[in-house]
Amino acid sequence: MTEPLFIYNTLTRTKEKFEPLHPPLVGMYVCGPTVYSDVHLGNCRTFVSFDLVYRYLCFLGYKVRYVRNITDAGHLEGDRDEGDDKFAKKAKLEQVEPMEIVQKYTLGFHEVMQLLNTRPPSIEPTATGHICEQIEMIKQILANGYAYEVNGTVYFDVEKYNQKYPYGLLTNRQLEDLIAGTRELGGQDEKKGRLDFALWIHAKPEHVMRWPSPWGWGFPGWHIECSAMSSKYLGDTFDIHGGGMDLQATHHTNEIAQSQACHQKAPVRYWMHTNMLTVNGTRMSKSAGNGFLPGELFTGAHPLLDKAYSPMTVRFFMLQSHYRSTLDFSNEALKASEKGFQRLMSTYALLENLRTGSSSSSNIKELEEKCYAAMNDDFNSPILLAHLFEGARIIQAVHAGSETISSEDLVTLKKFMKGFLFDVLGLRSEATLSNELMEGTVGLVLSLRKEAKDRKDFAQSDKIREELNKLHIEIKDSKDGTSWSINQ
RNA sequence: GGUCCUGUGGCCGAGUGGCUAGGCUGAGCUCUGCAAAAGCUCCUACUGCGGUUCGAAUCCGCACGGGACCUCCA
Repeated sequence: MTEPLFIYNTLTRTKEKFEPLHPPLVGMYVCGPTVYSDVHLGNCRTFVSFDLVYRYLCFLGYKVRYVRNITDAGHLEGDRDEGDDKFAKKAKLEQVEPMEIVQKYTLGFHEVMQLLNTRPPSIEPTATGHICEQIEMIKQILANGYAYEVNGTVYFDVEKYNQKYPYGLLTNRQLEDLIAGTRELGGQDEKKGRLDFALWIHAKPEHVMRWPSPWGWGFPGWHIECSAMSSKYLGDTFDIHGGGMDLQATHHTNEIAQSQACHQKAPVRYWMHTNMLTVNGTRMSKSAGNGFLPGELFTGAHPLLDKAYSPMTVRFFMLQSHYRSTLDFSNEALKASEKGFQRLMSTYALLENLRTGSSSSSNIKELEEKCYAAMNDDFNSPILLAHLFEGARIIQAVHAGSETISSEDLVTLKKFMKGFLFDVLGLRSEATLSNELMEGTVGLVLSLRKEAKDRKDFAQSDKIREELNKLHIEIKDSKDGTSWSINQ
């Protein structure tokens, strides 16, 4: 840990020096997916961003407990505490049990996360697995006087809460402004205040996913799970809470209110929010129907896609923008990422067989420091990548003989290139077919080609190269001989 | 309407007031039997108008454009 790490905190709207409550331990909670449908690329961006955060904290030596939940109950269609349960609706549509929906999309989510090479969280708790904890928490909030029950449904009393704590803290908004933005309560409403939200919801007879509670059969509201599970695994106050920006105004605002009302402490020290992935400048979202499924991207099966893009290309594409900026999705941008990523990987492969000299023509130590500085500045991965490309330039130059590197610097270069590319950015080479059999076979073919070249039979040597190219095996002739790589 | 964010070269995308971000694309050159790869060079931008300043893409104001949230969404 050379320099201090700075994190942009949504609470204060500034970059703050990161100081964990109990170093070297760090507690981090990230809002995970609601598993009632496939994750789309926008969802993935958030999880890749927090994977970067998790990886870098670990890289710095922190012992991180990373909790990311799976929402598998209690999420209604609207946030007015009425309407259909998302899982029940989907289950009806697919004619299966709600828990089959949960299982199906949880597995799909994990598969995508693996392809994108995100590290699994330390704990991945589900809402249905923590009903007791949620009920206990609601009881405490009731006991503290910040909630009330109506016909088996328990509501959070926002106005009462606001008398003691600032409710609109996270979005810097006043309660009056918030109320002005909501509709009038009708005669059939059970809630007292327009902003009140449900902690526990009375289950109608046809509702399958239901649990007994002090207020009768029902199910938890959407927001309470995160409060209950984060405090259970990370404590009443913990270091980092993350999620997409779209959760900031409602979900996270309510989370803070619930936790504060229950424990009488601010739950989170650093709030982090990732920005949206956009398509043609508009947010990618499920309801807008402009979402890309990761699978469509990896196979190219989508009308807006020119071709398939590999998972690492997609990850690299995401890392090329800062997590707090919007990132616009386009074929051109993805193609650029594909090329850049492949160049970085093929250049990295040269690192193993680099000749060393008595001195270095570039300042390797300084470059390493710049990499740390980039990440310490609120996880600025695009800047880090710019520095890694500088590293790639040096590797190529040394390889070509126009620059030199000392053996000591080569060790440093290897160490941080590997560390940042693979451990921090979580990239991995996708040319995995180079096993022993391939080495031998391609080697044999190339030796035949060399014989043809030696007798100036270029028709033959070009034909071999052409055929290998068709198999995506790329040939590079140089003074030292011929090398090959798999070009996907 | 309310609360905010944002406007950078062909495309994507960083930028802490002064010194070329970076990637991709395009053009030229070097290397080379030809390719490919790599290297070098070039195309050097900051929505507009004011203001602060010795100096602004960077700070302030106004205008215009784009977006997000205030209804479910990472």
